Amino acid sequence: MARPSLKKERQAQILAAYEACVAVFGLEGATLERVAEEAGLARALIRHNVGNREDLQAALIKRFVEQSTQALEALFAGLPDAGAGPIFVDRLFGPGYGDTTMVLVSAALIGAAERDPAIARKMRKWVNDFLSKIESFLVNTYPTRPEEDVQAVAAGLVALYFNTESLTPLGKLDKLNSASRRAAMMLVAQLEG
Amino acid sequence: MARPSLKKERQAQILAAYEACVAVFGLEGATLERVAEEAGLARALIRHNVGNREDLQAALIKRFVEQSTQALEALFAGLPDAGAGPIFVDRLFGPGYGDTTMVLVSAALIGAAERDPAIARKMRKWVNDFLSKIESFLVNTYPTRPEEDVQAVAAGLVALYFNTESLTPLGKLDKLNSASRRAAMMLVAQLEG
DNA sequence: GTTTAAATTATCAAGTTTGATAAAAAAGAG
DNA sequence: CTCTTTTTTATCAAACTTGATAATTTAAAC
Repeated sequence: MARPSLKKERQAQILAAYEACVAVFGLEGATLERVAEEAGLARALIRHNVGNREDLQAALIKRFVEQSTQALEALFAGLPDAGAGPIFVDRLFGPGYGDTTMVLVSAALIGAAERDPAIARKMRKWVNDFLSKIESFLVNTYPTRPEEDVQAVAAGLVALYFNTESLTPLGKLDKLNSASRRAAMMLVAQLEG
Repeated sequence: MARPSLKKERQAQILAAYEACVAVFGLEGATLERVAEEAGLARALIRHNVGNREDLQAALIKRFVEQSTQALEALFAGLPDAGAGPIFVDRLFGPGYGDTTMVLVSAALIGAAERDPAIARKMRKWVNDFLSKIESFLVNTYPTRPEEDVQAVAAGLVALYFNTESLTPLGKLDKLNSASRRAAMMLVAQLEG
């Protein structure tokens, strides 16, 4: 009947720009002006397509949780039945996984948790889900190992991965990164033996 | 000759308030207004005693590096010659070490590194120093172990500690925290055996 | 070409943040 | 009490940020 709506595309475009701004300037520093410039749109279009600042933030969190959940699922796909541990570690620290923008966004959101209980709740759930998935993967892969050890290794993998990613903005930490990968392997080897 | 100066005390007071604001609102969200309110001073006094926003930021970084370096040194003090590894882990994950405010500040500064090369350089140095100190401690404690393993364990301890601290704003992650501590112990145990 | 719904642009007012300067008040020395 | 130095307060202008509304343009359907 009328002009076709670009709302869906615009929303994706705006959220991607918002994500990039949050990654660089933090949640407080990501002003609507900057988002508009990053997206190459007029600021009024942000309001038109997504809403005000609050709406933007809610959409970002939703998008972040969905995307990172999906990325983690993909990491488990097609793993062999036996000896999957080291392969998983390779994938986790490999070049394909780990979107720097996403990691910076997660850091910004975790920081925001300090002043926003709703964000704290959502991010805590996100961390726990991430941990649970790795934990049950390890339980399935190494069923004979004591649960305490499996939990410790899972926590170690999460910590090593999170830490590696969250320090990427500093750059030039190759030594730390390769050592982190080796530490992850050492932990998994504990379950193998 | 004249009225005694309160500059030193005021500077400490202002920097502490700035630190608290950066921890809660991030580097961009820590406005002079908020800092002034947190410090219980008029905004003009910030300018009078420390300077503008840029000066405040520089002073914060200096203070952060000094304090965290000092705190880490204290962690090594009075360790026994033999079997110091597990004791060190206990201290690292113990209640005494780890100032939540400081960890939030470090997260904010790492995020800021993305847009400020000078901050990136300082924080990279800080991470490398932190890692080096733990590494040489482990080398001294376990001199017969291959350096590759020692480096991996050092990276693992750093990652587990950083991760534990940086997730504290989310709260209620006791399970992850105790598992992280166990993972750190597992890594150190690798060097013991 | 007219109609219709949506996209886009233009513009406004209110509030916030910052940097800066001038004036006033306070505390010690002589 | 007076002088000197510092703290503290008061106030200003410029820039930025946000939320909102009205006007204009665009693209498809008929």
